[in-house]
Amino acid sequence: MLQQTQVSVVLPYWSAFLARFPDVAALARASLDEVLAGWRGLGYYARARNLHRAARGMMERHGGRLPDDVAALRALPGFGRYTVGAVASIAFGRAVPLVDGNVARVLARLFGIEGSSGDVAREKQLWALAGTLVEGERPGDWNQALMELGATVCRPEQPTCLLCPVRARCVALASGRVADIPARKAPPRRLALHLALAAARRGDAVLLVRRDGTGLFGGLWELPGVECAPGSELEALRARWPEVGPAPRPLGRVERTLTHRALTLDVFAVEGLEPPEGARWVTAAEASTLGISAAMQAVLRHVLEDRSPSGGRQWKSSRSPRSRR
DNA sequence: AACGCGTGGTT
DNA sequence: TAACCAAGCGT
Repeated sequence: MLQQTQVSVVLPYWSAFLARFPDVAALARASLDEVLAGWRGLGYYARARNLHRAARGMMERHGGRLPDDVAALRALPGFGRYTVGAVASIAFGRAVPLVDGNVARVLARLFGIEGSSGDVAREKQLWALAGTLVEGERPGDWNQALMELGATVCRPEQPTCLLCPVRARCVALASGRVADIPARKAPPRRLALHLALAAARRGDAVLLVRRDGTGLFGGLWELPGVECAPGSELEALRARWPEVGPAPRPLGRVERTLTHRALTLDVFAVEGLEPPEGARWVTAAEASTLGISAAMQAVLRHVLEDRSPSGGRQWKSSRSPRSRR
C-alpha cells in the first residue's frame, strides 16, 4: 500500500484491509474480487493483484510467511528493489538498503548527486550510497530514519534545513542549491480518454463487466463502454451495441484526472443490451464487494440513485482541472 | 529502459 | 486552483 502512496493516506485502508484479511492465509484464500474490493480507493490496482499473488506464493513456497531471503523476496510479485529492502531490513534486521522518493532526495542533496528522478546513472549512485550507509546494528531503523528525514525535514518544497541533523555536511545546503536538487522533471503528458458507457438497468441492478487483468483499472468492474472521440459518444455506443436502439438517453458525465489521463465518462441509459460475455447484474450491495475504480464508483452512485425509469435531470461530476498541454 | 499505472493531500 | 507528489513495480 505504501508504494507511491503517503503513509497518512494508507493508514485507514491498512486497518480495514487487515481486519478483513488478518493473515497471509486469509489473503491467499480470498478471491481476486474480494481483494480488489478491499483495495478500493487506493489506486494502482496492480499492487493489489500482485499482493494477492504474492500471498499465494508465500503459501505455496514459504509456509505462509515472508521468506528471510533477498532473492526469494524479490521473486514475489510486487516486490521490487525498494520493497525487498524494506522487508529485509525492517522485518528481518538485515543490512539491506532501500531507496524511495524520500531517500533519493535526501541522499541527492546531502551528497550533491545531480540529475532527476529516473536518471539511470543517478539511481545507481543513490543505491550504492544507500548500500554503504545501511551498515550498522539496526538497519531497519536506519532506513526508516532516512525516509522520515525526507518526509519531515528534507521535504521537496521548503525543506527545514535549520532543523536538519546533517546540515553541517550537506553539499546542496553548502552550495545554496537545495532548491535545485533534485532537478525537476518535465510533467507527463496527460492524454484525454473519452468513454461512452452503457447503463442497463434491471430492477435495482445494473449490468457490469470486468476489465482485462492488466493495464488501466485492470481487473476492476465497470459499465460496458467504448472509447470514442469527444462528441461521438452516441454513435460509438450504437456502433458497438446496435440492439440498444436509436436513442439511448444521456444520463450524465463524470470527469476525473489521473496522473497521466484526463478521463471523461459519458453515461447513457440503454434498453435491450445483450449482456457481454462475463457480464453480471449487480445491485449496490453487491457492487460494494467488487473492485471498482473511484471514477466508476461516482458513475454508479448516480446510476443506481436514478430510480425513475423516465429519468430526471442529467448530472455532472467533476473533480479536477481539465487537460494540460 | 522509458512508460503506464490512481488517488488524495498540500500548497 | 492548478501543480506537485507520495514508503515503486512491471513490462
